Amino acid sequence: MPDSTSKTTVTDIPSEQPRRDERFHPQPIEEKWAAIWQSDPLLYAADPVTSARTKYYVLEMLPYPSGALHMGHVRNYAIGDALARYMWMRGYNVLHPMGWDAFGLPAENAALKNNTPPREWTLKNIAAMKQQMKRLGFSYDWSTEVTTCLPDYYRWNQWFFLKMHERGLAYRKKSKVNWCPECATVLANEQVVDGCCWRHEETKVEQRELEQWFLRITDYVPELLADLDKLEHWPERVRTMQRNWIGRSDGANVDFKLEGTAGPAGDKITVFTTRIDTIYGATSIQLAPQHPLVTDLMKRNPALEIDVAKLTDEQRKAKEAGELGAIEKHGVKTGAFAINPFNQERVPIWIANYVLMDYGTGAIMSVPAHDERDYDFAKKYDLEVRIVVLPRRTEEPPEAGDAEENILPFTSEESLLINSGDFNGMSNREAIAAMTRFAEEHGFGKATTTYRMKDWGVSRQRYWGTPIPMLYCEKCGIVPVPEDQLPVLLPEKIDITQQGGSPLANVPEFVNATCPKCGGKARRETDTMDTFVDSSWYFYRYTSAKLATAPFDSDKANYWFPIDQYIGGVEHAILHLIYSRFWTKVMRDMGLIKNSEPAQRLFTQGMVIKDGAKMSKNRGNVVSPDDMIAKFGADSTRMYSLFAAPPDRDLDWQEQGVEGVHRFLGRVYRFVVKHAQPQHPEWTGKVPAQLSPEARAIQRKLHQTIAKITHDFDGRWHFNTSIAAVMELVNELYGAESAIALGAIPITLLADVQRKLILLLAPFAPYLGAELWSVLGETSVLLKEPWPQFDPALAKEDEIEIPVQVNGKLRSRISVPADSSEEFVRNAAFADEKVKAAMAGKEVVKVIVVPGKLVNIVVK
RNA sequence: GCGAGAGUGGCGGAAUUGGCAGACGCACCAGACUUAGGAUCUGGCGGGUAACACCGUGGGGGUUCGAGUCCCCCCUUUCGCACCA
Repeated sequence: MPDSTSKTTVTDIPSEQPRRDERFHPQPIEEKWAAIWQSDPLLYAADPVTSARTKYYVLEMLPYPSGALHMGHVRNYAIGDALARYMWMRGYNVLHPMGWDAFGLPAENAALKNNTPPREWTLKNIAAMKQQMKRLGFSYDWSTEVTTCLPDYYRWNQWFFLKMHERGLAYRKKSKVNWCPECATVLANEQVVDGCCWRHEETKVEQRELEQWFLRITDYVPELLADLDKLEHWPERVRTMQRNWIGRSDGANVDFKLEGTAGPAGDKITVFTTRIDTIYGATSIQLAPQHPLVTDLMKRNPALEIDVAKLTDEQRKAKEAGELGAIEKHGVKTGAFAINPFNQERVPIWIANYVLMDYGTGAIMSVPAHDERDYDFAKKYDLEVRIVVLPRRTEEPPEAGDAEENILPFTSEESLLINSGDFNGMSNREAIAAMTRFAEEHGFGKATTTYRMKDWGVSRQRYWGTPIPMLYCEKCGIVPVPEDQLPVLLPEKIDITQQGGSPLANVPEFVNATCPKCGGKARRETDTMDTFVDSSWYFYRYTSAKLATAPFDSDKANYWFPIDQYIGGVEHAILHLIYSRFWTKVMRDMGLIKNSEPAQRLFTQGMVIKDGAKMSKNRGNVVSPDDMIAKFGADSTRMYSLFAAPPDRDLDWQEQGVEGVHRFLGRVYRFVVKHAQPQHPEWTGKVPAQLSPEARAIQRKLHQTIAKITHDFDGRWHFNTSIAAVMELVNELYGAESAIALGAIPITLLADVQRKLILLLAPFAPYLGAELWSVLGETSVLLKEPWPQFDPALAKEDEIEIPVQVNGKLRSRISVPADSSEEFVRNAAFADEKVKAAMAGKEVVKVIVVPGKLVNIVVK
């Protein structure tokens, strides 16, 4: 241990001060136990899959090795660790692993800054953070540690990539991509936030045209969406975010024939609409500026070119600014027409900057009367607004000349079609079904589902990532690296540059290769994989971390999966959690696993904030875990992060709060040190059935506390109230000091309550638990001790206080035996002097007796 | 604009099904122990009153014997989504 973490030690206290109380110094205690625990590498190892115990896989999201843990990590891991320890004590076979999401850009940036190779920098950070985790006492099985930047891990990324390529799930295409000039690389759509890079919130993302590798996540979109409904133990918030991200939209594609001669782009325009029922109100067609037909139209009408360039430019700028939603709508009339297949009407074709090529078909029918955007556009360019749907408030068609702005039903559920030929009189819903059927029958349309989600672009023009195992042969074209040549190793010696393009392209030894098909010259793919590939399946690797012949052993994975409890930040609600669901489904289809979803339960903890704001270096409100450990110890730091707020809410870090927890642990420590008498002949004896009232009170509180905490673990996870309950128990014990001094508490009970108190505390404060367990004369490993059972009979109150209300207002409290009859409680209430006074001279109308809760007397 | 949370003492937060509002902790106040206290122990601590009464869970209505909790309307706030056709 570094000296900096032990500001105070036992030896600081001069021994010639005998009057001084036994003080609580966590540092030496924690360091002692940390050393003991580290000497036993199997302490937290799970049983083999043949175990007779029920499996429980508890997992916290693995960190990026930035160099130091922050409080968010501590909170995340404190929750997982408490759960893991509890499940161990409940007798489960617990898998509780940890690893490192170790590829990524910061390593390259650090390399530029400090002239340290990314690998060295990363491994150094991992070592430092692992040390912090050990100091915090987290119960990880380090024998299953996974580090994604090491070849024994990333070779399986490559293997999966090849398998996906075989299955047609990995493909290469030229496309518009999001480019972060700061990162000098491509970003996935999921990594663009408000038009800016997720890593550089100030940097606008540019659009570039590049050849990229994609994973066909869209093949799995219907299942990814449908299975969200089965994830009932995931937060609704996360499921909603994923639903929005997937963005399912049910509608129809409808073909509008082009008037005149067809060009290379065909003789029709296919539009996607969710409101086919409004098609009789379509008064124009709007094309995205990039629509293939636009080229044909420009040939016919070269004057368009300037306008189209302008529209394209406006759209690109708006997209880069993240303000696509606020774009000033512009369009240009092409002079061409298309035919509405429902009524054979000639409809003018426009090109508009608010129509996007990458959604639907890149062409829409514009219905100004029933779509706000179309309406704005129509007003601007003076296009016809034709009402075809009315709210169903009357069977009558609208009078000609009705003020259109007032009655425009942009969306209306209970509605009536008008001006729509044979479909007049139908409701909205009926019309959508009938008109889609009509279009299908006549061959000009089809029911279609469109998704907002796109395929996952995984190419990155960076060095510190998994090399994509592909070759480009002059003769054979794209050739996958044969499986037996994996891993494609990342070269160690490399100049990192911030220039555009892949750094690997500058390493001839890497780039130049032989084609495995023809033996001729080939060039290696120099892009690396998005680091989200690494984290998409890492939790499977934990089940067989050292396996050299496969990504994991399917039998082991099938034993451990799905993860019983996954815990992490809500910031991963979309990226990581959707990619890893996709990966799981692909692996299932490959026959590697049986589960379709990675995690049974997901818990997203709240953020740790300080002074009402997120901790950040800029704000200067960062609290370092190391400082907290040095001041108050790991137990107090961890326990405070569980005590200060329910785990799903944001937590405002207050150092005085940590001090309070530290004070509490000191109280526990002093009590046990004072009252432990393991050498006493009756120490391990049975608690007598008959107890004095004082002893009975302690016993009752103990069993109530066990019940409360067990209940919290099995249910709501409100550890703040669990810890409060332990505090109450300890307060009760301090309150009994004089009774103990008088010998009114049997030594057997005193032993029992202390043992169970330590067991209850163990998931939250493992160091103090271990220390006091040995103070009590126990030699077993606390973690493997059974969780205390509560006896409802012992937890029951003998006498209870019942509030008595008169007309709903509290007037008195009566004390009655806990099992009193309703009659008895009622009579006791009426006999109470204060109640009598409140009722004086009034007539009793009604008496409500809630057994064990309260009495309410209604008088008049 | 749409969707999901949240709003309770000076502060963090309790109140699992409608049943004593404020558990537990922090801060503060007082006392004890002490050469000393920033240690420890004990007590107090929503407003109000001499004490009662009374008033108090963002605001306004409602249901109920009884509402922080259920229903309706509104305000504030956090987060997510947002020309997605």
